[in-house]
Amino acid sequence: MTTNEKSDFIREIIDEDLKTNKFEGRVHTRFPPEPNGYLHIGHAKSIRLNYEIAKDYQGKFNLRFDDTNPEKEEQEYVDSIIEDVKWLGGDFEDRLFYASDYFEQMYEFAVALIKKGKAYVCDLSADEIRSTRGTLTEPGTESPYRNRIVEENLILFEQMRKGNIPDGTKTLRAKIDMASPNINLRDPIMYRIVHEGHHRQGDKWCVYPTYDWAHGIEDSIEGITHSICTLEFENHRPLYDWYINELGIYHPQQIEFARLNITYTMLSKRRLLQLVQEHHVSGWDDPRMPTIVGFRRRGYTAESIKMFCDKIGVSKKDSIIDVAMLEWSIREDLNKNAQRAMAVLNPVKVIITNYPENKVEELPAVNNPEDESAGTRIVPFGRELFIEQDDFREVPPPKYYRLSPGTEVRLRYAYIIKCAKVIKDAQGNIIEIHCIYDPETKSGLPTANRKVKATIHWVSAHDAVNAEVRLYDRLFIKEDPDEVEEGKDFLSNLNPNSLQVLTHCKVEPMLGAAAPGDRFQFERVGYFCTDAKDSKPGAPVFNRIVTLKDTWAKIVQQGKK
RNA sequence: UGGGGUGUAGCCAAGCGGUAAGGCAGCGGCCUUUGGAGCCGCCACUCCCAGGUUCGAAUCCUGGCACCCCAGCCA
Repeated sequence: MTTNEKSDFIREIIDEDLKTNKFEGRVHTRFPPEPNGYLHIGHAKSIRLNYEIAKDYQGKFNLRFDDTNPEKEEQEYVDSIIEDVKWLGGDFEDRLFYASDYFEQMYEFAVALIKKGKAYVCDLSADEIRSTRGTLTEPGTESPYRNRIVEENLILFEQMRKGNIPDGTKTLRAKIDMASPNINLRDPIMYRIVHEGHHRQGDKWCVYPTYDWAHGIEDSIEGITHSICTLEFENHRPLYDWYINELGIYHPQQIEFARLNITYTMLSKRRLLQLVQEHHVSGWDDPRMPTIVGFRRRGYTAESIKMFCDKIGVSKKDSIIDVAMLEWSIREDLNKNAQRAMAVLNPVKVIITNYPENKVEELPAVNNPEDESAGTRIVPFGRELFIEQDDFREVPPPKYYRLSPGTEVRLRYAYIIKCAKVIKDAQGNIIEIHCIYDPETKSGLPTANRKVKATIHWVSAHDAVNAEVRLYDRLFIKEDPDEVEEGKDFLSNLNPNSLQVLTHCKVEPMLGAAAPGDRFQFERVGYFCTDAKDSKPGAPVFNRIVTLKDTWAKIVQQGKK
C-alpha cells in the first residue's frame, strides 16, 4: 500500500464490494441533511467523507434533503445548507434531491406493503403505543388493530391521506414482531398524520413518512450504493433492510461511523438552536458557533476544515477530538497563505526622542515569509509610534525579552531602540515611553545585524488606522459542555469571556482598506479576518480566528504553577 | 436485566499471526529581524483484563470488565 492511499473501514467495505461486484462496480454516496438547522462541523465530517469516497472511486455524490417532518423544517435552512455544502467542496453537480419529491412513490410502496399484509392502520394513541411497546427487557403487546383486513387498511390509509382524520389518532404501522429484542422492529410507525404546510409540498400532504420508512426508499430510488450514517442508526439497519427486502427494491448498504465530537464544543443541533433562540450568541453565524457559517465568518478557510476532516480519520469508536487539532488546521493553512500585517491591539505611545520631528520613512515589509511571491509592501515610520502594552514592562519578569527601561529591542522592519524614560500620569499609568534609536541599525543596512533579544511590532502614530478587534475564545469552559452539576444545564458552562471587544486598536494603513473576509496574520499576535457584516472601509472590524502559538504565554503559565 | 456497538499513548489513528506507522498535544535542543514558521530529538518492552492455541498473538479461541446507543407519531 502506498503511503498516500487512504484506508479506513468504510473503504475496506467498498473495496470488497468492488471485488465481488456487489454494485456492478459503482460507488454512489449521498449527504442527507434534514433542513431543520444550520450545518455544523460534524456535518462537515460527513460531507467530506461521502464526497471524498465518491471522488476517489470515480463515483457520484448526491445532496438530498431528508425533508419528511414539516414541523421543524424551513426553506432558510435549505438555502444555507446548499451554500455550506458547496463551500466545503461537496460537489453534487446536478444531483440535488428532496425526499419530499418521493412522497407519491413512498405512498404507493406503503399501499403495496398493506396489500402484502405487512402493514396496518393502527388507532392507538401515542401514549397507548408507548405503553404497548414493552421495555428493553420485556416484549411489547400486539395492537388490537394489528389484524385488520387488507381492504379496511387500504380504505383507512386513503382517508388518512385525504386529510379527514385528525392528527395523532391513526398511524400506519409495519407488521413485524412485537417481541423483537430490537425495539425498532416492534411494529414501527411508517406514517403519521400531520396537518402542517410543508416548505416544498405546501398542503398537498397530511400524512408524512417516518425516517426509517423513508430513508431506505430514498437511497434505493437514487441508486445509492453505500448509505453512510452515524452510529446511532446501527440499531435501525435491520429495519432499513426489512423495508427494502419486503418491497423487493434495489438494496443499498448502510454503513455507520462515529459522529464527531470536539472538546469545549457543542455539536447538538437542538442546543445550537437554543443558543441562537435565547440570544446567547448573535446568530447561527456568530463567530463562536461551530456552525459552518460561524467558522466562515470567524475566518476559517474551507481548506483548513477539509484538512481537519482528513486528519481526524473515521472509525466506529466514540471519540472526542482535541480542539487543538482544529486550531492546528487553520494555523497550518494561514501560516502558508495569510498576508502579514502589523496591528497594535492595546496601544501605548512610544516617542523616539532623537528621531527628527517631521520625518517619515517608508519601509519595506515582507508580506509573507513563507511565500516569496507575495512580495513586499510599504509601512510608514515616524517619531511617534504605538506599541503593544504587553511589549513593555517597567519591571521585567525573568526571561522577559521585550522592552523595559534600559533594554533594547528591534522594531520590526525598522530600527533598534532603547528605552530611556517612562512618562506616567497622575494615577501612575504609563502614557508615553521615551526611546532613542540607533540609525545604524535600520533594517537592510549592513550595520543592522546587531543581535537583540526581541523584535516587536509597531504602528506609526501619524498614519495608524483605528480599528475594532474582536477576540474570540472558546464558547464553553468545560471540555464536555454537558458535564454539569445537578439541576444545571449546559448553559452554565458558557464561557463569560468568549468575546472581548477592543475598540481602540491601531493598525497599519494597508489594513484600513481590507475587504470583507480578508485574512491576515497580525504579526506576533494571531490570525484575523475582516468581519463580513460589520467592517467598513476606513473603520475596519477584525475577528480573531486563532492566536499564534505563544511560547511566552507558556513560560508565564509555567511560572504560575 | 434484552438487543446492537466499541476498547491500541493525554487526544485521534494505522495495524488484518512474524515482534506497535503517522498526526495533534507535550518535553528537550538548533535556528530565527514574528517568543511565529522551520529543523532535529524524546514521548506504548506493550495493545481493557484473565486464561488458552501457536515456534511466535494487538491480531485467533474462551471467559470477564468498562464505555456508548435503543423504549419519538424526531432524524
